[in-house]
Amino acid sequence: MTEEKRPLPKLGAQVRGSQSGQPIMVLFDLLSRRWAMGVLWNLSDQNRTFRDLQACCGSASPSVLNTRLKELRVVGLVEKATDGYALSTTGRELFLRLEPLGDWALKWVPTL
Amino acid sequence: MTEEKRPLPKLGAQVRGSQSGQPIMVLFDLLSRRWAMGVLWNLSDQNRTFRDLQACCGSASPSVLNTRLKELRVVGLVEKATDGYALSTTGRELFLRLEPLGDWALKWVPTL
DNA sequence: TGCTGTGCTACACTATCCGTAGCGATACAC
DNA sequence: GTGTATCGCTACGGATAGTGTAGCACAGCA
Repeated sequence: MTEEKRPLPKLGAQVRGSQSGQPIMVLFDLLSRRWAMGVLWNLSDQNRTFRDLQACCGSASPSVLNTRLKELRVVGLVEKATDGYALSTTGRELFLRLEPLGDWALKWVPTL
Repeated sequence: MTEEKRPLPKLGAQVRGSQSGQPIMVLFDLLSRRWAMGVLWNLSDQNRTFRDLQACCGSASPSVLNTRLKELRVVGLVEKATDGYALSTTGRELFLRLEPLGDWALKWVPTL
């Protein structure tokens, strides 16, 4: 059982130091948590089970992955489907804004 | 001194768990560090001094901010200007892909 | 009655981050 | 000079988030 000791994202209010309350900072705070963007990315093309996601996300530890999934479900970006986890409509909208980063990364990474 | 013991994104190699080496995961790893996206965001409209950035980023602690700035400079997204820090050309390109998140966040946050 | 795969929890360890204090350098005033 | 102020930045102790491994409860399926 062990209830949450970590305050699930209270968006709209203060979020881990983003006192400004600026929407973009709220979003950045959520997305900058470990594996958050990776989960969204890996769910974009297909639904995935918990263990499948773990494998996709460089063997992310189950505790963090589960925490992240809870958070993403709370804010309505991810939801449970019969065949695992899936992006919600809102999550899919967000992914569309995230997608361009993929193409950019392809060109950028080799320059490092 | 506390030199950088943190393995800066090594492309094609391993990046804080992003063993896949997929460019997008390398980018996600970099951006998901605390204040990384916030710094890029706040430098987009104007150059800013160290303390100015601190104020913009919800009073981020100087240690983390400095670490982040070092990392962002190493990967060529941020550079020093006479009047503080600035986005590089590459950083500006990345920001263009980040910008759509701002508009989306404006619509999304109120729904929470 | 096993055997296997699943979602998920437990827990000790470690990396990362925060908060505060403060140093050395530069700049202007006195 | 001496004081004051701001700057970029470092030090360091404590807090928090994430890692890695083990394992439980449950659902098929044989």
